[in-house]
Amino acid sequence: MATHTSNPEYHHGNLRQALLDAGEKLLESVGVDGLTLRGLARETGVSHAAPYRHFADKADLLAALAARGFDRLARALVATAGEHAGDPRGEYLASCRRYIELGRKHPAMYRLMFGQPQPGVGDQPELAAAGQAAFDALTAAMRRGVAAGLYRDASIETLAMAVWALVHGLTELAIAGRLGLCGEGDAGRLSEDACALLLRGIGTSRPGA
Amino acid sequence: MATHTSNPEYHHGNLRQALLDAGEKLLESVGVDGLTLRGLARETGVSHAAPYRHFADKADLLAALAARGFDRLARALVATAGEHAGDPRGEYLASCRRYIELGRKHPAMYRLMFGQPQPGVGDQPELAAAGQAAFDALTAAMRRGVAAGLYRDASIETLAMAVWALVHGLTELAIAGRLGLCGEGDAGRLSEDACALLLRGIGTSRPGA
DNA sequence: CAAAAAATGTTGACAATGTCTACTTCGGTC
DNA sequence: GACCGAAGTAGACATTGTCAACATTTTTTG
Repeated sequence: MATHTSNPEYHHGNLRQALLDAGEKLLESVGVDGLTLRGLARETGVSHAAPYRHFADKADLLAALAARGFDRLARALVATAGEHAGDPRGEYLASCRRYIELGRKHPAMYRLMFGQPQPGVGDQPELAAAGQAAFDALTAAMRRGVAAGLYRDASIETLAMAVWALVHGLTELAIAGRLGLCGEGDAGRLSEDACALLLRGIGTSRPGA
Repeated sequence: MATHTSNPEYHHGNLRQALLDAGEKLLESVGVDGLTLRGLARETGVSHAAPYRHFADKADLLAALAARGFDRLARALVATAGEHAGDPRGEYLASCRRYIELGRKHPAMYRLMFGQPQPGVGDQPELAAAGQAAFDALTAAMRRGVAAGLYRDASIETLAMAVWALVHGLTELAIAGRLGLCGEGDAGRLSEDACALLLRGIGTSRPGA
């Protein structure tokens, strides 16, 4: 009833974005398990059912968050490529570093991104597109490397997947805290070395490293 | 009260194991999110609070499940090593294949294993031990390979982590359904090729492949 | 061998959460 | 100025993790 009459803030204006913003924040502070729809609503100052006007259910909101994550990842890769134009080897190493850093800085988000159930048919077009964009940035980089003679002339898909898998694995292991299992492990250095080893495997044999 | 007097099945006998067994089954059928303590109790035919006599809380039970997973993984690696004694290259390829297969066959379990919060000080000694055993199996394999001249003489930790990261990444991507992003992708073949590429990177350059 | 104690299971409660339905209020259109 | 859909609210419900109190079984021990 007259809980509040003519409240100028009855309608939030842009609740959807606000929820996603708060979601990212909560993600990092309390993890995926601590991320609750009601908590999100509280954080945003709306009632507990308000999110349902913008998201079908919790999974839908999580998918939207994951899409944001992929978007950031794709942007970071494209930016890195721009910073190393004409230097595919430098681009490779910088991209690997940046990818892993991004994952380690936002572990909950990173896990969320790859924990999403594969978007079905018409489900989550945003998420599918963002994920595809990130993958496209990677394949484009590989294509440039092949053109420049840095990588051996293998299937682009194979090259891209090998790189992605290694970097993804390093990121996940780092997040899981398993990169330091080996006595004294500087996780950063281990990652660099592993990436260099793979480069040796996928590269043309010329530049003896 | 006299709900039941002198019930021969009042005490289950080995509820802990039964809960873990049911847990593994439920994991595969309904996923981690669908795995509920109460559901587990129902499945096992005990009351909803019975599990608390054997596990401190849900996280504790999940950790015990994860420990089982690592145990299986370690066993599989050791077995594979035994089947390829004296053939480090064959062992490498077979181990990679087996690792990935195991993860793909039990995706929820695999995710659970690496989703565990890093065991703190005295927490979850079982889990820590099982995880360490799996990693030890891997480093032992790498050590054999170095001794046999298959791998270049680099730090064992670096070699092991590179391999583990690649295989882990391939497994995770396969589980996430992202190994098929490339038009027509036989995920199995992609994995094999990626492992071969890394082998080329970590190997001594002699056997031109 | 009986009695005390420890282990194991049960019932009942509580707060929190995801989600649904019905109601209210706001912003804009005939 | 009345109307309509979008956006937000309140209230309810089933499910879940977890705790406390009680019951029963097994084990230890005097």
